[in-house]
Amino acid sequence: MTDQSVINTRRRRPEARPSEIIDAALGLFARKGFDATRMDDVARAAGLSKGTIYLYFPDKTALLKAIITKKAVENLSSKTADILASAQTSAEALRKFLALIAFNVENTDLPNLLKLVIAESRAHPEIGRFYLDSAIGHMLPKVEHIIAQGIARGEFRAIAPALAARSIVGPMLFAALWKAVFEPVGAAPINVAELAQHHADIIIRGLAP
Amino acid sequence: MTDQSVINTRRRRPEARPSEIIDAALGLFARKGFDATRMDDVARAAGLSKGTIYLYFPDKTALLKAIITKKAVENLSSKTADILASAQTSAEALRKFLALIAFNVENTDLPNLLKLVIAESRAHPEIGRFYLDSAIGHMLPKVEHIIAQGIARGEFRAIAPALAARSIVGPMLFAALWKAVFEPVGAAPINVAELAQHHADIIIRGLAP
Amino acid sequence: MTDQSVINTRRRRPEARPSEIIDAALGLFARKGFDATRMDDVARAAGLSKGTIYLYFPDKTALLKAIITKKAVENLSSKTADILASAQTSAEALRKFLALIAFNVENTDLPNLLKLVIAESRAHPEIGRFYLDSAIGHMLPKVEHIIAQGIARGEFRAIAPALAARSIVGPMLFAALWKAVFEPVGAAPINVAELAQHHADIIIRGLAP
Amino acid sequence: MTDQSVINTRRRRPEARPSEIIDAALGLFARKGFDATRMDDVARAAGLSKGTIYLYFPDKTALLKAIITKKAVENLSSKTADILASAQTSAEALRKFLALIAFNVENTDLPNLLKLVIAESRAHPEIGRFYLDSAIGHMLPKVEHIIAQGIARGEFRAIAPALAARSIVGPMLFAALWKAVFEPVGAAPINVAELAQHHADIIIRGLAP
DNA sequence: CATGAATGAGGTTTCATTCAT
DNA sequence: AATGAATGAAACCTCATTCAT
Repeated sequence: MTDQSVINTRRRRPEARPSEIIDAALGLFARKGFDATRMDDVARAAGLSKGTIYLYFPDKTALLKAIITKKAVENLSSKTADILASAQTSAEALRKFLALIAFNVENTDLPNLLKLVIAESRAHPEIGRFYLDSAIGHMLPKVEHIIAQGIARGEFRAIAPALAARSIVGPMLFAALWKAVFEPVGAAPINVAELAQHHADIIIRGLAP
Repeated sequence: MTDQSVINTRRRRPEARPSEIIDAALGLFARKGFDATRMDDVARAAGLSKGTIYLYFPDKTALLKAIITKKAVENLSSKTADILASAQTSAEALRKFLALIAFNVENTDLPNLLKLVIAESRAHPEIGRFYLDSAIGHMLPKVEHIIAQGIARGEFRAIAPALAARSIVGPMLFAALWKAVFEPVGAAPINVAELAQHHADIIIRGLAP
Repeated sequence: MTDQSVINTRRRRPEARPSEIIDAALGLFARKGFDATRMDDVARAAGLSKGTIYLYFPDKTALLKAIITKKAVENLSSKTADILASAQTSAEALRKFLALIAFNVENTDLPNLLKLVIAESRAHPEIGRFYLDSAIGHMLPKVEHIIAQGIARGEFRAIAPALAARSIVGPMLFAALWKAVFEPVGAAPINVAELAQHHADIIIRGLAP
Repeated sequence: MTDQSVINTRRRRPEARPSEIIDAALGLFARKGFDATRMDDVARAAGLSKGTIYLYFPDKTALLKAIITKKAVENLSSKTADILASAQTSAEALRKFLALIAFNVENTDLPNLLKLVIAESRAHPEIGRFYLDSAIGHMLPKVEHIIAQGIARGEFRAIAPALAARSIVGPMLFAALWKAVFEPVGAAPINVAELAQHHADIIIRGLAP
C-alpha cells in the first residue's frame, strides 16, 4: 500500500541483525567451508552489504565463533534433560538418548557444525576448545550418568562409565560425519534412526549383568 | 662436522623425492590445515625450494591427493587380512581387528589423515570420494564379513551386519577425532587400546545369541 | 593549494573509471608491450591501487580486449561516412579518405593500437579476430566501394576493387608501423600527410581509364 | 652398422649447433611468440637439453637477436641485385621486384619474422634498429633507385622517389601482416602474387609521364 | 661438451578489511 | 546505521638461469 509494505533494510528490527548474519553464515560455511566462503557471500545471503557485517562482528573469525557458540548451545537440547527424566529405566534412557541424537543428526545442522569444528579447530583452537567444553562436555557426562545410574540400579553390570559412554556415542559421530562428509561425495545415505535403535539393542545387551 | 655432512640438494634426483615431499606436507597439512599451509612451508620442511615441489606435483591439490593416496594405502593394513585369518573365533577376530585399529589410531598418521579428509572433502570432493572408496570401502566390508561369519557359526545372533559394523567402528572414529581434534586443544588424552578392548567386550556380549 | 586540491581516490565510483583505466593501460601497453606491463604499473598510472582494477576488469586480458574494443571503435571514424559522402568525385573521395587515415596515423593511438594487435594476436586470437572484424572489416569495404563507384562512374578503369583497395591502404599501414615501431628506435620521422597525398596522386593516375 | 650409424647428439657436428638452435627457435617464436615460447620448448625442438642452449647463447634475448640477424640477412635476397640487374626497363624492374617480395611473403619466414620484429622491438630496441638498418635499410634504397632511374630514363614522371618507394612496398607489408597476423585468426587467405602484379600495374601507370 | 634437477625472483589475482560518504 | 569503492598483503605458480655431475 504505502512505504510501510516495503521491507526496508534500514527499518527491520536491527536487534535481530547478528542472528540473521549468523544463520546466513552457517548455511554458507557448512555448504562451502569456512575459507571458501567470502564475506561478500555472507553479506548477500543476509541481505546486507559487506561493510555492515563489520558493524556486528570485528572479523571473519569472530563470526565463526559466534556461529559455533550459538548453534552448539541451540543443539545442546535443553530437551535432553526433560526427555531423559521421563525414562523409567536406564535402558529406556539410553534408547531415548540415542534416538534424540539420531534425530538431531538427521534434522539439524549438527553434522555440518561438527564438520566445521573439526576443519577449523586447528586454525582456531578456541573453536575446538569451546565445542569441547560446551557440546561434548555436556553430552558425555549425561551418558556416563545414565550408565552409572544403570549400574547402581543393577540394570547394567559394573563397567567403566567413561569408556562405555564412548562406545555409545561413537556410532552417532560416525553417522554425523557420514552425512556431512561422505554422502555429499556420493556415499549411500545412512538411516541414522535405524542405526541408533540397532546400536541401542547391542549396547543394552552388552551391558546387561 | 665437515662439509661432508652438508647434504647438497643439487644432487641427482633421488627416487625418494616425492615421498619426502609427501611426508613433509602431511605433517604441515595436518598441523596447520591445507589452506593455511604455504607451498613455501612444505618446501622448507622438505629441505627444498618452492619451485622444486612443482617438478614433482603439478599443483597444491595434486600434492594433497598424493598424500591421501599414499597414506590411505599405507594405513590400509595389508596386515588386516593376515591378522584376521589367524583368529580362531569371530569374537577373537573382532578383538584383534579393534586392537589393530586402535594401534593405528595411536601410532600412525591415521587420525590426522582422517581430519584432513574431513576438512578438505568439500573443497576437493575427489579427496572424500577417494578415501571413501579406498579406505572405508575396504574396512567396513571386512567387519561386516566377520559379523556374517559369526552369525553363520552360531557365535552371534542374527543381526544386520551392515549396522553392526557401524556400531563396531564408530568408537574408533571417535577416538581418532578425539586425538586429532580435541587433544590438541586441551582434551584429556584417551587410551585408545583400552577403549578398543572395552568396546570389544560390550559388543561381543551384545552380539551373543 | 589546500587539502581541497587532493583528489581522494576513495571518492564514489565515477562512471569514468573504466575509461581512465583503459587510457592509462593503452599508454603502457603501447610503450612497453602487454606482457612487460605490470598491473601495478597500470594501477599507478591510473592513480589507483592494483586491486581496484579488478573491480572493473576480471583479468588482464579483459583489459586488453576493452582497450581494443574502445579504441578500435573510437578510431573507426564515424566521420568517415560523412567525409566520404561530401566528395563530388571518386578521386576526391579517395584523397579525402587517405587524408583522414593519415590524420589518424599522425594524431591518434591508431599506430600503437595496430602494433598492439599485431603483437598480441597470437597469444590472444580473439584480439586479432575482433580487430579484423571491426576495424579492418569496416575500412576495406569502404575503399572497395569507392573504387567500384569510380568504375561505375567511368572515372576509373575496370580493375578488381578488392586488390586495388589493398594497393591503396597498404602504404598507410606502412606509415603506421613506421611511426609505432621504427621511429621509436631511431628511424627518420615520416610525413604521413604528404605520403598520403603523394600516394593518392599515383593511385588516381594509375586507376584512370 | 656399428655405433657409427647411431645419430649421437654428442657426435653431431657441433659447429652446426647454433644454427640448429636458431632454426628451431624461429619456428617456435613465430608460431607462439617470443614470450610464450619456453627455453625448454626450444631445447626439445632442437633435440638438446635446456642447459645446452646456454652453452651457445648467453640468454633468451641473445637467441632472439641471433634469429633476427641470421634470417634478416638470409631473406635479404642477395638475389635481389641479380634479378634487378637483368631488367630491361624500370617498369620491368618494378614488376620483378614486387614479384620477388611476393614470393618471399608467400614462401619464406618473412611475414613471421616481421611480426616478431614488430612485437619485440619495444622490449628489445636493438632488434628493431637492426632490422631497420639491415632489412629495410637495404630494400627501400633499391626501390628508390629503380624509381630514380626510371625518371632519368624518362619512363616515369618526376616524383619523389622516397615517397613513391613507400607507395610501392606498402601493399607488400600489408600482405605480409595479413598472412602472419590475420590469416591465423580466420581471415580469408590473400593471393600475394596476384596482388603484387595488380599493384605493379597500378603503380606503373601511375608513374607514367 | 652435455645434462637436467634445482633455484627463486616476480607477476597475477583474491579477498578481508577500511573508510568516506 | 549502512554502504560499497578502494586497498594492499599474501599466495600460487612459472620459467629463465645456474651448476653439480
